[in-house]
Amino acid sequence: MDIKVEKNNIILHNVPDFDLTHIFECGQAFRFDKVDTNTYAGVAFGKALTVSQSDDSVILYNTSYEDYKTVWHSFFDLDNDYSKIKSSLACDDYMQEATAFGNGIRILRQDLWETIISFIISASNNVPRIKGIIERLCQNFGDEIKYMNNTYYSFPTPQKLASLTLEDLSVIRAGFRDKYILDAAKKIYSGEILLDDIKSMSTPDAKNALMRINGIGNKVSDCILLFGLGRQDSFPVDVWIKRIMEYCYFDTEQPISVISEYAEKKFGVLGGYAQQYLFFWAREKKIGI
DNA sequence: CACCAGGCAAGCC
DNA sequence: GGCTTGCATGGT
Repeated sequence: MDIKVEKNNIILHNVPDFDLTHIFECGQAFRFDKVDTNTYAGVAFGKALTVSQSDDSVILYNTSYEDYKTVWHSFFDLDNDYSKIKSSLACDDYMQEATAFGNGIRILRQDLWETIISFIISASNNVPRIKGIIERLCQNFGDEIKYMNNTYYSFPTPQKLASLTLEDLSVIRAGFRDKYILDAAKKIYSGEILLDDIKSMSTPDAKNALMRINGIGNKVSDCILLFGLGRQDSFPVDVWIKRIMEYCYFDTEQPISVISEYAEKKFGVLGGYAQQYLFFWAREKKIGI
C-alpha cells in the first residue's frame, strides 16, 4: 500500500482486503452512509469524512495527512494483515464461504465512548432504527461539523449527555434504553467509571467494569470489547450469530453459552473477525432463517 | 395485526 | 445459580 497527498485528498493505492460496502454494511458502525457509488460519508472521532473506492484504490476527501495519520489509518485498521486472518479462518466450507463473501471487511477501531452508547442502543433493536436513534442523538446534542458543503454532527460528549434529563433525551426516541444512556453518561462523566483505565485492563477486567453500567450485559460488553477496545478475540453472540452457528455447526438450537465455548475453541484469538464474517454473511444471505 | 429487532434488569424460585 | 417477564419504538 502507498499513500499520496493530492490537493486536499489522501489517495491510497494497492489497499488489500478492503471493501467499503463490506466495512460499512456489516453492522459494526452506525454513522457512515452510502452517498454515491462506492462512496460513504460519516463521522468518527469528531471528524467528518467522505471516502470512495475503485478497485484497490481508496480516496479520503478533504482531509489532511495529519488526520490520516492520527485518525483514519488506525480507524480502518490498515496495519493489519487480513489475508492472513482469512486464510487462518477458512478451515471449513462455511468459513471459506463467509470469508470470501465478506472479503473486504475490516474491523474498525472506533471510539470507546461512542461504541458504549451505540451498543447500549443496539439492544433488542434493528440496524436501521439504531442508526436513526444515534443520528438524532448527534443532531440534538453533538456539535456541528461543516464539511464539503454539508453539516455533520459530532458524537455528544459524556459531559453533555450527563447533563440531560430523560425528558430531554426523549427526542431521540430510544425507548427503554434512554435511562441506560443516562446511566452510562453519568458514571463515565463523574469518574465512577474511567475509560482510560478500562483501555489498559485485561479483557475480563474490562468486561466486568463495562457491565457495571446499566444496559450493558454479556453481549453488549462483548461488542464494546471488539469494536471499541480492539479486543479482536471477542465473539459477541446475538440472535444472528446464534442462528448461523446453529445452522453451520449444530443441528439443533443451543444455549448461548454452548455457542460461545464452541467459537472460542474453534476461532480462538481470531474470534472477533470470525464473528464479523459470519454476521455479514448470515444477514446478507439470510442463512439460518 | 402479531411478531421481531445485534438484550438487559429485575423479579422469581 | 438458572429461568421468566416487561420493556419503547418502529418495521415487516
